Amino acid sequence: MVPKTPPAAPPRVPHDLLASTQFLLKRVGMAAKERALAEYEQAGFSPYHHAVLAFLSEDSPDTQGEIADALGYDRGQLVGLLDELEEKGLVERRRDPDDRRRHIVRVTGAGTKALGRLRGIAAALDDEFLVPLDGDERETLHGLLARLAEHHDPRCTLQPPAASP
Amino acid sequence: MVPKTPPAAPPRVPHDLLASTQFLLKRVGMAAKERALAEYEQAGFSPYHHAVLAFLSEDSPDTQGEIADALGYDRGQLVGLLDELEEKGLVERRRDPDDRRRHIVRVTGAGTKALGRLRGIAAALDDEFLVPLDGDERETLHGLLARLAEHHDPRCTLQPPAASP
DNA sequence: TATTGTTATACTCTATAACTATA
DNA sequence: TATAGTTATAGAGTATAACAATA
Repeated sequence: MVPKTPPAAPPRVPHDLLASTQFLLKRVGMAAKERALAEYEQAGFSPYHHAVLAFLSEDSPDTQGEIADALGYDRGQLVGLLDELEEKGLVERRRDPDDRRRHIVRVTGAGTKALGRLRGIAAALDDEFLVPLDGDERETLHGLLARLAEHHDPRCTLQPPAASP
Repeated sequence: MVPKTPPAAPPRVPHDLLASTQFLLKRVGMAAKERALAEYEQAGFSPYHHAVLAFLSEDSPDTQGEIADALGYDRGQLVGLLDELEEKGLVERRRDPDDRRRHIVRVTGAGTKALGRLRGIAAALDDEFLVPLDGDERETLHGLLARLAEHHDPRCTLQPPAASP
């Protein structure tokens, strides 16, 4: 069989699209997401579990509503995540005595330990994903992304304006 | 009712996560995607339509398989996209006389005109999404993302190594 | 009546796998 | 038999809305 295009010209994304930063953001963000899902899954977790544990380790104890709001998750979705974390003994749910509708969630010792492993996974993912960039470039990228994230989602602000009363 | 946290501390994403570049990439990429979907939809299109038209305007005519491979779309998914574009008279499908299994797809004049509008939407999206960054920063970000995209997906390479026979 | 957590439902997207017509 | 396009099916993921307990 004689192919019509001898070196079989590799299919390319049109540079019209490659010229668009938001197109690249979508593409690269998607690739990062897929890569992360696969890596967390090998450890029996998802990035969502990591997010919940990380949040609780900084602001624990908290109610489910606060966790969902902070991370931008649906409350129904969070229920399942907490079920899984609780089943592994990484978090605890208790009724709030002051408002018995609420559940107080808190990380356990095992949860803190698991968080350490998840941090390792995240660091390894960063390292692998950013391999074409040197140290300075990674910092630059991170800074620019942080500013975009903060602009499009106030919850991603690092230092909330310390309101002094 | 007296709230326990008087200024109602705003829910924040843990900085553990904000310190991870791939986390930011996922978040910002998602935000870009949602924003883009909404904007294209107002014009009666999706970013996928734009991608197909952009590819055809650079490499037309092509077969459906080539389009799908270049853009990374599933072939079944592409059928629907082409149906919609064809219905609007923006592309044409014809059987390839040399291989009657294949469909030759090509942009119409109306398709080229529509592509112009879609380019405008993409440019406006870029401008709006990157508003916290100045010109130099946007260029820097674009360059870094382009290198990541190219590394994780060879189809995103701008200049394919010109194979001289 | 409004809210918290929960459960159930529906809807979207995607991935898989038949199916046809050609080769 | 294998491939291009098409269609149909199933699965994951997400969003919506009903629900019970409490305020």
